[in-house]
Amino acid sequence: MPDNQDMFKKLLKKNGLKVTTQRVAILEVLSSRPGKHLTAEEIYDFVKKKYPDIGLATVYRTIQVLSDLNLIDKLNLDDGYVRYEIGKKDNEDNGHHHHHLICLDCGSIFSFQDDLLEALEEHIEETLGFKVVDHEVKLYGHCKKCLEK
Amino acid sequence: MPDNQDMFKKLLKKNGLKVTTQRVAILEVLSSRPGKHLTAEEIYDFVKKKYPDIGLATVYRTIQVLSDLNLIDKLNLDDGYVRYEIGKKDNEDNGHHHHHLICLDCGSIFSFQDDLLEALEEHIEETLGFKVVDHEVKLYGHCKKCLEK
DNA sequence: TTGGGTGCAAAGGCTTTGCATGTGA
DNA sequence: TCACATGCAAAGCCTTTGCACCCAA
Repeated sequence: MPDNQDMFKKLLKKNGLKVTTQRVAILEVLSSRPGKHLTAEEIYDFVKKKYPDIGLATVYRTIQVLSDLNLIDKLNLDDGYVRYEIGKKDNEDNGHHHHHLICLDCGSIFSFQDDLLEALEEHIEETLGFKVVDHEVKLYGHCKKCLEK
Repeated sequence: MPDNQDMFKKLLKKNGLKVTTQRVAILEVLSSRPGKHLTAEEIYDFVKKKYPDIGLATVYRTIQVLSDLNLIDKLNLDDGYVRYEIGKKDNEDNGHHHHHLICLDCGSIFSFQDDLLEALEEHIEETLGFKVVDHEVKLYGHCKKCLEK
């Protein structure tokens, strides 16, 4: 999709990064698999199909930079891999991320948005004087499919 | 504290584990520092003061087992270390863990309990058919002390 | 031109594992 | 007795880093 390519190029420039084939390719891979939570290795494999010369180190360096700029979201499931997905709102960062449902049976990951935590965060600020600016919520359980089996 | 020692011995037996000096020592270290979130290396260093012959591998194996049995809680702050703390209710496991406040400035960790998520979990179960059995909540922000500076 | 970006390989650093020995039940 | 637990060292494994080369601006 050339439209996406243009968007990514602008996104990179806007954040003071040089536009390189590798960076655009990585963003394309992530954006073509929304909510897929890919590991660095998986991103590497996908990018290599179109751009065989890319190195794994470049993938690591790129997702590092993109993550620091909040252009992509990090997800750690404690399975030894850090996963990444493209932010729902791309460059627009409200400081709050969406939450994840993780199936303990099949490993599927579902994302959802909920503002229920805002009340909790206000409560914490009032009682403890702790100013919450970001949160990470993971809910573990059994997904519909696995429950039906 | 001999009382704690006895308690830990019973706890280990109850869970089908052999009672060893190393395991009791590790539980003692964790229980004497509640809410401290120690890394394996830190646990190792503390235990070595009283029991110099212990090996780091034993610490790793022990916290693994204790964590699997929900006798201790795992906390991952994405800083390269996995941390452990003794469960507030020891062997009594209701499947839900407490939450953490993490200060982005000084790195302090505060724990708190809140049942606000239950409404959210019910909502998810009704709308998505996903049965939540556990959750992990991390709130990032600025603690009172750092705000005052 | 030139400083940031990339590829490759080596190094890092936390954690796990193999194996012989030790020990709790 | 004997299956489980431990210590030590080596191996694993994901990720980072050094360095020379390359290329977008």
